[in-house]
Amino acid sequence: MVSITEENYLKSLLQLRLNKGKEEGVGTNELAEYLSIKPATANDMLKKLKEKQWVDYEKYGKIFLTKKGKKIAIEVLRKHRLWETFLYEKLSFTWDEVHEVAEQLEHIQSIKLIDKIDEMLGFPEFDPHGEIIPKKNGEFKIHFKKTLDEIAIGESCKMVSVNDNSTTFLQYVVKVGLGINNTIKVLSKQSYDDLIEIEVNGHISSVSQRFAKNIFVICKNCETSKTCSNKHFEHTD
Amino acid sequence: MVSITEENYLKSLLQLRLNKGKEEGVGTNELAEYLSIKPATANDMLKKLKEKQWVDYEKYGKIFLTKKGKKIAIEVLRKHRLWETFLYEKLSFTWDEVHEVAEQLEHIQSIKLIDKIDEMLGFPEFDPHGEIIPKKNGEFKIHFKKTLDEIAIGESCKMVSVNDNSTTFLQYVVKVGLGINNTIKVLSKQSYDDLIEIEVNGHISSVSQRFAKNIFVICKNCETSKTCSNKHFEHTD
DNA sequence: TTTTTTTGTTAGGTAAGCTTAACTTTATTA
DNA sequence: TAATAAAGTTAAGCTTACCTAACAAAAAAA
Repeated sequence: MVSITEENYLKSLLQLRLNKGKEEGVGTNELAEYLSIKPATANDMLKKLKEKQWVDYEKYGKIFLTKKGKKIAIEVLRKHRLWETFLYEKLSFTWDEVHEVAEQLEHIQSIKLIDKIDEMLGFPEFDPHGEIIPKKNGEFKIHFKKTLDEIAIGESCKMVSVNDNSTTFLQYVVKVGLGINNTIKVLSKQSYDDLIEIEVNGHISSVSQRFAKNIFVICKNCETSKTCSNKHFEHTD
Repeated sequence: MVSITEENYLKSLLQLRLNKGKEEGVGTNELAEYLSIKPATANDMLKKLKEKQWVDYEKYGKIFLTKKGKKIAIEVLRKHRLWETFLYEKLSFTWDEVHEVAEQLEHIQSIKLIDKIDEMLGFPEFDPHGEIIPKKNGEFKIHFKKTLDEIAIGESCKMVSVNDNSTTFLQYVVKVGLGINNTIKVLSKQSYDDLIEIEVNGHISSVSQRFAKNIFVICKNCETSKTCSNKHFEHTD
C-alpha cells in the first residue's frame, strides 16, 4: 500500500530529478523545500521509503529512486497529466486551474478509471502544459522542454506550450503562424539585433529573443542529433 | 476546513438517517458499525463534530446533524452520486464498480469540477442505482425507495432501478414492458396467489410478489397522497 | 588548513484518527 | 423492581505525518 503522502514524496523525487538533467540524485533539503515541509520530516519519511525499497541513498548522500519507486512515481505523474488534460479538454478548465485539482485526482486508486480517461481523451501524448504523458506500460521518454531561443541553427523542434497567456502575446503567436504541435525549424540567428529566423509550415518569419523565450518546444529527434544538448532521463534501471 | 474523515462521518449520519424514515437520530454504535470503526473512535469524533457545530446531541442521547452539518453531508452525497453517474454513463463502469471509486472521488475539493461534471451529464436527476441526486442549491427532496410490492392499490410509482442484475431477470423485466423511469400503476392485488396487476404505458400485466420485490420504485406525488406511507426527510431545518 | 556555511540527522513533542479495556448509563426483560 | 443486556463513555496507548531545537557531517570560503 502506498499512502498519498508517500506518492507525493516519490513524485517529487522524480520531478526534481527531471528538472536537473544529468546531475543525478536529490538532496534532503531540496526535497523538503519542494514539498514545503521541514528537512527533519523529509528525513523521517526517507528512512521509511528506503525500508520499503522505493528509494536508495547513503547517510549524508544523494537520494535516488529505485526501479520500484520510479514505477510508482511515473504512475502518479501519468495520472496527474491525464487528469490535467481531461479538465482542460473536456471540462474547459484554464491552464492555471488544472494543476490544483489534478494534485487531488492523481491519488485516486483505480487503474480502470485512469485508463478509461486516457481512452476518452484519445491516448494523448502531451498535457495542456506541453509535458509528455507517460504511457500505461510505463514508457516515458523524456524530452526536456526548452524555449525556442535555445534551439540551435538548423535544428527543428515542436511547439508544445507558451509561457505567457496574455491576449496580446497569444494574438501575436497566431499572427506569426504558430500553434501547438507545429514544427519549427530555426534557420538563422542575427547577432546584430538578436532576431531569430524560423520556418513554420513552409512560411518564414523572424521573431525576437523575448518572443522566443516564451515559446516552449521539444527537440525533434534529439536522441540522435549531435547538435542537440537535450538531457535524457533513463527510465529503465 | 472539513477533513475527508469528517466528511465521511457526516455523510454516514445523513445516510443512516435516510435509511430509517421518521425515527430521527442516530446512535453511536450504529454509526461506528456503519463506518467499520469502534464506538470509542466514533465517540471521540462526535465530540469534535459537536464542537464544530455540525452535529448536535446530548450525552447518551441520539445524534442529529445540524443545518450546517447537513449541508456538508448533502454536498458529499451529491458528489458521490454525480461521480457514480459519470463513471457509469461516460466510462462504462458497471453498477457494482462505481461505488468504490466514487467513495474516493466524492472528496475532491473543487466546486467547479463537480458542477462541470453535472453539466456534462445533463444535470441528471438520478444516479445509476436510482438514487436521487441533490441539486447544486442543496435541494434534496427525498423519496425513499420502495419495492413495487409495497405500493398500495390505486397508487402510481416510478421505476428507478432493480435489485437483481441477472440476465434472466432483466430479460423478464423487458418482456413485461418495464424500464427505468416508467410509470407503474398498481391496479389490484390477488390475495389468492399474491399476483399484482399493474399498468405500464397503457399495457396491463400481472407480476409475482417475488418479481415485484426486485423492482425499486419511488412514489408519485407521495407528498400529497394520503394512502402513501412514504417517509419524508426534512432538509430545511 | 582552519573557519564558516550549508546540508543532513537525531531526539523529543504534537494532532488526527484509530485501537483495547474498563466503566457508566440507559433500556430490556424476568 | 431488580437483574441483565445493550449502548455509550472514558482512559491509556498506537501510528502517521508533521514540528522545533540541538547537533554532526560535508562543502565552501577565508
